[in-house]
Amino acid sequence: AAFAIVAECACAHDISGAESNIRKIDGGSGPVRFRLMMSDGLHTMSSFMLSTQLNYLAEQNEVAPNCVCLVKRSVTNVLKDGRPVVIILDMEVVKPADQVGGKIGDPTPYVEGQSKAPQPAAPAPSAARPLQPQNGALTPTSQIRARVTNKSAIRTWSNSRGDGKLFSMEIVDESGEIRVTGFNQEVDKFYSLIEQGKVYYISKGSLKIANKQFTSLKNDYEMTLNGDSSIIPCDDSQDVPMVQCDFVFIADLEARDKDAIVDVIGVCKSVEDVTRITTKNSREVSKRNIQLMDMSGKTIQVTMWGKEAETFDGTGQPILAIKGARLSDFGGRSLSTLYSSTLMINPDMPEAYKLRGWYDKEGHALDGQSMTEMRGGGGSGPTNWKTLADVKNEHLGHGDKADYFTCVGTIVYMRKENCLYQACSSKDCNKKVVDQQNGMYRCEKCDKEFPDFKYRLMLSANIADFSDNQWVTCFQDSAETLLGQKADYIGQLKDSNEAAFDEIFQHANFNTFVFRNRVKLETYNDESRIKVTVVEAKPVDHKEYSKRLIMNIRKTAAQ
DNA sequence: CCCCCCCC
Repeated sequence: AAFAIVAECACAHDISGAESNIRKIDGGSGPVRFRLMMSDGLHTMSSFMLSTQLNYLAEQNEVAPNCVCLVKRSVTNVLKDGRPVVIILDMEVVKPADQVGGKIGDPTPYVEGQSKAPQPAAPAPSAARPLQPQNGALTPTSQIRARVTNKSAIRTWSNSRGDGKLFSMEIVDESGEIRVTGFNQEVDKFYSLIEQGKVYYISKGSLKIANKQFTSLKNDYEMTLNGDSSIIPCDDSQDVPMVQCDFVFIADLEARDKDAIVDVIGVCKSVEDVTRITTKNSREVSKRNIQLMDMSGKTIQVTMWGKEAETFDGTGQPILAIKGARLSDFGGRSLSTLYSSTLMINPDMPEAYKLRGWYDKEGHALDGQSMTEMRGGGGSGPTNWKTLADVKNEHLGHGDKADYFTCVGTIVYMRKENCLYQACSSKDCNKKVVDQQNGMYRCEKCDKEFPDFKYRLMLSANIADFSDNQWVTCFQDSAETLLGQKADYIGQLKDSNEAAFDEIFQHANFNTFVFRNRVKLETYNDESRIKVTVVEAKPVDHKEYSKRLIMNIRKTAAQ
């Protein structure tokens, strides 16, 4: 039943000792579990277990012998042999052990039906319901009262071991979640009864070890329905939780294994149109890609299939939570939904509200760095933000092909010498021309002489950030951005007004820009040096820049 | 006892 017990952990001392009242139980492949002996001053009972999320209480010695605890939420299971086990879901230590002068009273082991006096503790009226039916007697059967959060279609199989049909569902109560599968007769018996979202009493299933390869559910076991199983609808069900998700930050998917089954939540930043594709087995299926973004500032491509792809509506950039998506290494990292995935649009959960608030306030202004790198066309890929120290420490540009990075840098010096050259005046040719000293200028590329030329910029600049500095080369457009003037005009001044020409450089120095750069190791006469060419220079968007810094701080703080 | 889950 539901408990509100003010109990002390009686006698004994160490956590590992066999005789102690707090006993560590090896969970095998699962987590460690702690068993407690509790006393209410009259009786002791040793059938209490801490639910694993409360393990820290024992591990950090907050729960120690003789401390006084308030058990706020619990569920009771009855083992096959009839012994009850009380799983403590929420508990508060109201008086630490060192403030209690030893054991309280002279409690004796509790035997059912032999209560020696009224219990001093009052039952909590609002506490969680037990796993037994309301007002039902304690019977020696295990019964789960749980909500069905996902129900599969009926599927048939045929292999060397036989054939048949099956369905599976995911159920959740406040102690956890488990997958339940029904085969053949159980499909006929239960399938139509089960409605996703509803609560049922389920009893007498068989348990087997879950294969984690196929599920993201937090349970080491799975249940199979058998001939003895019963499933009965439960009407009073508000207190049973809806779904359990263990969301992974999109940024953290980088570190997860390929094919991992994960729960994610994000803003549906953009949606592609639905397409029809033909699979290897020449089946036709609908497919739709979306980009999902979360507060890590990263986006990832999610592919959904079939009906879900056809009906998905991304208008208004909804929050999408997916329980049990499969991580793929396509494009680096991407996600795909499975038949077993649960898709929730604008779900009623705190993470969703937090994301909505964040996105509407600041996230919407971010492009987001994608975990899914699209090869070939379609943009220049994600922004590869680096500090200038990163560029050196990470040996950017040392590979076979050039690397690209983006930095925020401040100009600390620009070489006036040779920043302009005389270029071929024909359209789309920027080749340097040779002054024939007769009023004509020769272009080798066009193999022609022209009576005029145009000035082009090739500017060497030294840029710095907090970490380091770096010589970079800017051509026409980026050099004009840095200098704040057109090449033609700068060229004119150079010939006519040296003071004004100098003034441009003075004025442009110490300005800060966002630089997108190409970096490559180049070798001249056996001497290698890193050459950084500015592909694009643009003014700092301070709002966007600040948001990125805040996000980096957040990320660093979370590590 | 299934565990298929697609395509670039």
